[in-house]
Amino acid sequence: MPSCSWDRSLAVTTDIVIFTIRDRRLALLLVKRTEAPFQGEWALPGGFVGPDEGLKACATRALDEQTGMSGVYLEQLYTFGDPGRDPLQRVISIAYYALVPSDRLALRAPAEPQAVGWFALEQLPPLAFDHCEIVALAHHRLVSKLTYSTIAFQFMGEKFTLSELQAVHEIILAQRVDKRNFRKWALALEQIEPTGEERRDGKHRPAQLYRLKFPGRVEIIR
Amino acid sequence: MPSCSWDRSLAVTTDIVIFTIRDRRLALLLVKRTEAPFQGEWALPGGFVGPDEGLKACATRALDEQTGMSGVYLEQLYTFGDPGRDPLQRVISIAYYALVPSDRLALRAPAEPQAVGWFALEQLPPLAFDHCEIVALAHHRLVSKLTYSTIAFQFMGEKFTLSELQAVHEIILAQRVDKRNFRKWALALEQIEPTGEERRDGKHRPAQLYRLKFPGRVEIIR
DNA sequence: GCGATTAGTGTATAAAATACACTAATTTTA
DNA sequence: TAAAATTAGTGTATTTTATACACTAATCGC
Repeated sequence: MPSCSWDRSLAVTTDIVIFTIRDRRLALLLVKRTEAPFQGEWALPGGFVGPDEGLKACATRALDEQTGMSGVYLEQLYTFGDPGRDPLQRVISIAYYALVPSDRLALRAPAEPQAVGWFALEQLPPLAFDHCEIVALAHHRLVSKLTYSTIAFQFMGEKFTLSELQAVHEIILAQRVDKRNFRKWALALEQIEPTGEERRDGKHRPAQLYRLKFPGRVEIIR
Repeated sequence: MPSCSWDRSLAVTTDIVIFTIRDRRLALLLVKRTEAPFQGEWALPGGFVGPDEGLKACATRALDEQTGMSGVYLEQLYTFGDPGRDPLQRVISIAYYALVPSDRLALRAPAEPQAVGWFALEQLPPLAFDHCEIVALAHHRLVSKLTYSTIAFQFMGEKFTLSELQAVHEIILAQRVDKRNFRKWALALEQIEPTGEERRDGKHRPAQLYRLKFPGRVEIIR
């Protein structure tokens, strides 16, 4: 079955589930579609894969063009290609997910002006295409990776406290964790180190700041 | 960047890493290419995704057409799409991996006659395209899943002994495991049950035969 | 200086994983 | 037909890992 049996309407795209922690909730970024199909509805950012463009490069470019973010953690998730997932043409989409530190949520005005916004995962609007399924899979992957990798560290800014790191875990797992056990676990990984500085905010004891020893690196643990 | 910027040479394919246990080794199935590029070289089986064909359906069809096998465990692995991975056209390939029970290795004469054969993973010939990378990733995924799922059960025939199941684990992990601990682990999963029959072979005590309670089902454990 | 608030620390218990050696049943051979 | 050879089958003790749990420390605002 050679490729020439295709008419011109085959397309390959990437879709990106961009997670962050916002207002103590797991949130993701959506864009409002400006074209058919699903015009005016919310969808995952993404774009068509260019003729000489790698898949991850396409996701990186879409991320930059539509949100102004770059240098964030980005990993391939799954490929969706059911015929009929786009009513107008056959689209095969390689889904990625990205994790954005809380200190980099500022959205640059996008190249193609369009509505862009952060939504709490628990309060998403209806999504175009099969994007709801993609989000569900990405969420599942994230929760699962939390328990056997250092992926959550990618949500942290350059400097962070152990309490902040713990809060990120609690938000993603949607359950409280024991403070002493968490700190034991986090420090035993040998992936973070104290900066020597402290963070003071509020009327309480200041907290030691930590940084990643290997920014951008995600270790498989256990 | 709309899809019409593509010329006709975009293609989407699936490639399948078909694992089995053969001669007490982890082995996989390769086909000899009959067309350019890489004509005459060994490659993973696979095929072009049809205009109205789902991705998994494409992999299933390729598996059937090129090897005569059907009904085996099949899971999406990763999508490879570097420009230049095929020298003649832009090809984006969704890789799958399949696990074949040892009692189903008979290869039907393929629809399009071509050389097909099983190769020990440790003694693969040079492979076409980036298939070596695909195999490496599939192998990594398999080893990794072994420790947190019941995936190895998919290598077993309809009836099997605990020693045979243990051997499969030892072959994939490339290390011996303790017999008593392994049996404790395997039985505690509650995924297998005795058939009541015994297997006699050789001059030794016969072994209890077991079967899967839920054939085709892979449980995440731990 | 006292109240409020969050940061920071250790130990005891429970659960899980690991290490380890003999008896049982069968076939072959002497 | 008894002994040798071979693989099947079984339990317990030890180590490691995970969990549960409560108080002191430092700062800010009043």
